[in-house]
This record gives sequence, structure tokens and C-alpha cells, in this order.
Amino acid sequence: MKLFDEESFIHQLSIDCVIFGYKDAELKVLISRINMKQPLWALPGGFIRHEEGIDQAAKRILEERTGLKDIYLEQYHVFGGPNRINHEVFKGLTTLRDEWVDKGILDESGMQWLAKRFVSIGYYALVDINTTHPQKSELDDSVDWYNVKELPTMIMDHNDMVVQALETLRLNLDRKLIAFNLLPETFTMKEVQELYEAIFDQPFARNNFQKKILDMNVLERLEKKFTGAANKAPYLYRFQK
Amino acid sequence: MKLFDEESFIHQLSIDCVIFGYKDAELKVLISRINMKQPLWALPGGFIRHEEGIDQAAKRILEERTGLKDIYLEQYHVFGGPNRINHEVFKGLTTLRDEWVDKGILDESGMQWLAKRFVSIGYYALVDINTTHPQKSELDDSVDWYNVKELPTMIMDHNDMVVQALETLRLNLDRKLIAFNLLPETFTMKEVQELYEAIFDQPFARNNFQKKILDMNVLERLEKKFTGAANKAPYLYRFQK
DNA sequence: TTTTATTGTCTAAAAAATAGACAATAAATT
DNA sequence: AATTTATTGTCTATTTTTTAGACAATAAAA
Repeated sequence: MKLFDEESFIHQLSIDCVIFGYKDAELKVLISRINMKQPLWALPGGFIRHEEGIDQAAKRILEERTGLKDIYLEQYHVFGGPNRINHEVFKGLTTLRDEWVDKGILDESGMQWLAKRFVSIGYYALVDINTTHPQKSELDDSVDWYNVKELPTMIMDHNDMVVQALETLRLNLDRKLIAFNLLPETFTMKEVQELYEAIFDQPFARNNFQKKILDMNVLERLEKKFTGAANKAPYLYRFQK
Repeated sequence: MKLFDEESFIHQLSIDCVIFGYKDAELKVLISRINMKQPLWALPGGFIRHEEGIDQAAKRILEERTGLKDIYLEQYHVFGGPNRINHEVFKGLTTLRDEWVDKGILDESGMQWLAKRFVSIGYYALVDINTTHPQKSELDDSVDWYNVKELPTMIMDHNDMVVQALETLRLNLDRKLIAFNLLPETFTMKEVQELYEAIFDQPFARNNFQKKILDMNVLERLEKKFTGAANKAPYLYRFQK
């Protein structure tokens, strides 16, 4: 099967996904290492089919590249500089060309397509790492979580795409109540706070933070959690809305 | 000269501009009536050249379609439904086809291109109507200001594009200090307030509104304005930042 | 039994937003 | 010339929100 079937897709328009995850009090991003002779890191991305809407395309692309299903993605910015060309992948493909052409997954017109200048729509989402198990596709060597503060150098402007997605995330965190997507089914208030501190990369006052979150009126308080620690047991909360 | 030269542009990707203007305490939008047998209303839009960035393209398109120069446009949303096809304009073109093909401004491949499904990047801006004089292009019968509350029915999803642009405008008005673009060089506080009331479609308290605006520290107070009215003369202000 | 660490909540203080009041003023009215 | 009217600019009081400080409750360790 042809991997880059230029007939099926809108040309020169792509989608890239910034998937934030959270674990061990650290904010992470899902990044794939592309299956090439020399390693290339990139956000999970792809192209838009003629018969699908862009939101739908973003969902499909994310699933194809990472196996993640039913993730709510939100578009946040379009990246369209005049020379936005994927030199890195194109260079990698040329070294693989003969092998892949033989296998029938790449042909000349596919190569020409990928060498063009692309405009890319950035989408972002937040997921709970504990319940999310990315599966790499045949395009990639790996799909893994990287600490947002220690990202590898990615192709094109993908590092900048993450920076801008993070800005959008911070702006929308309270308004859209998306933070709770990053937490397990039940959680303590301390866990919520650590999550906020990871996302904003700054500390919050415990007393006022608790009040602010409870005043949102979207959390249900459950029983206390006996942690075995030498202190008062915290309540567990569940997100409801 | 060929009007729709499909070779020069990225296919299936367009830009549409929502230009807000303000006059007589009313918020207006710049809308063109396309030069067709039967009238079609549309936002000023166009396509992206291979060698230009999208922001640059938006500026060029706006100038080509309306004559407006040096307007700061900001992208706000991408519209990419699965069947986003410009039926209206295509239908209009078919009735003009023979005439235009004769003139050499349209050919078969141009028609095929325009019949495709398009993803459109929405841009918006604010301008001072008093110092802005839109000039229609040869594509259009007219380019005119319409009250945002009484817009004509436009092609495709252009009415929805305006709604979403207005939401973005309201969210960003204070943060980006764009309101003052809608006012003449010097203005009174009452004029600023009327502008805000037009944009938000709601009244503000005069005393507190004045305080809020002055606390932004971006206005310079000039001399008083002798209006000839039977009351205290208001100060004039100038935007400086 | 006392100590320690952490949680939940209360209150005080500070800051910001809202509402009410009034003096200043330019022209119209008397 | 004095008074009235309409509008502007600003001040203060009030309310609401945010921030900071304090302390009781609690589970286990000492």
C-alpha cells in the first residue's frame, strides 16, 4: 500500500498535534521518532482527506500516529511561514527512496508532494498519561512522552508549535476545565495543585488554591484517602460536569 | 490576464478577512458584493501564493479586494468543514463562463479549481471608518460597510465567520488595546465608551468606565473640546503606546 | 502521651470592581 | 445677570474578590 498517496489528501496543508500529558508532577508532550536512517523527532501529524473535516482529520491523524482514540482536540494556531518546507524528512526520504519505491509505499509523485511548502494547523489536547498508552505506527520508530522542559530538537517549527500550544493551554485551562482530563478518576486536591504548578511552572498558595478550585463547583468530594502517611488523610475528589 | 490562475496559489486553502469598522456608534463589517449576474455577498477573501507566508497573504488579499493598506490582521480560526464548497460563486461563474473565457480571465482548469472543497483561515482587524476608504476591485460590484446586526446573507459560512470573529474581538479588546484603532486621532471619553458599548452590545457605567480606561495608561489627555453644547466641555484624548 | 507533617477551613487584610454622589462648566433660559 | 439644564470629571463609600495569615483536625511516628 502506498504510504504517501497524494491523491487522497489536500495538498500543502497539514495538521500537527501537541498532546500534553501529566505524570510525576511533570508536564509532558507526546513526540514521535520518525522511522529514518538518522533519528528525526516530530509532533504527530498528517494530512487532510478530501472528504473529511479538519477536526475529524485531526482525530484520525492522532489515532493513526499514536493509537489514541476519542481525544478532544482543539485547534489553536496556523503555522504558515513562506518557506515552511520539511527539509529534514525529505532528506531522510531520499536516502530511503530506492528501498521504499521497491516496496511500493513511495513513488516519485509522492516525493514531489512532500517536498512542497506546507501550511499546518496546530491542534492540542490533554490526556491522563496513566490511562493512555500510545502505540507507534509503522511510520515511526517510537512515540514517547518527553518532559516539556527537555524536548528534543524537532523538525521544522515543531518546537515553536509546542511553545504556542502551552501558552494557549494556560489561557484556557480554567475557562474550559480541561485540567481534570489530566488526572485519574479520583484525585486529591494536592494532585490538582501539583498539576497546575506543572502547567504554569509556578507555585500556588495552598489555601487559596483549594478555595478557587472548589468555587468552580465541578468537583464532587468523596471519602477520605488513607495514605499511610503520618498526617491527616486528604479527601478524594471526582470531576463532574 | 488570468484572474484565477491556479498555478500561482496553494490549492484548497483560502483566507477570509473580517474587517470591523466603527461609525455613528455602530459596529460595521466590510462586505463585498461579488460581480455576478445575481448578487452574492462575501467577506473579502483570496488565496495564498506559493512564495508568501499566510499573514503576508492576508494583507495582500485585503489590499487587493478593498484597497486597505497596512492593516494589522490577526488570524482567529480555521474553517474546514468536510463539504465547505463555494457552490454560490461556482454557480455564478458558470453563467459567466463563456464571456469570461473569451476575455481570457477564466479557463477550464480555473473553474475546476474553484469547484473544490476549501479550508479557510479567518483573519480579523479593526479600522477607523473615517480614515478608511475601501476601493472595490474588478472582482466586485461594491465593497461596503454593513451594520454587524444587519448583515446580508453571505456565501458559504461567511456569516458564521463574522460571529466567531466578533467573539474573538471581544475577548481580545482590552488585552491587545485594539479598540483605539477604531477611533480618530483624538477622541473624547464618551466616544471610547460608545465604541465599547457597540462592540459588546451592552451599556457600561460612565464613572467606572472612565477609570478603567485611564488606568490602562495608554491615553494622553489633550485640551478641552468646545463642542458648542450646553454643558461642560469634555477633554480630548490621544492614544499613545 | 507527645511530636510531626499535612490537610481543611476560617478570618483578617489588601486589592479590585461597583455604585452613589457632587462639583465644574458651557450654553440655554429666564 | 442670575438661574437652569445637561454633561463631564472625580471623589468616596460600598461591595466583591483576591491574597495572606492563622489554627484546629488528624494519622502515624517518636
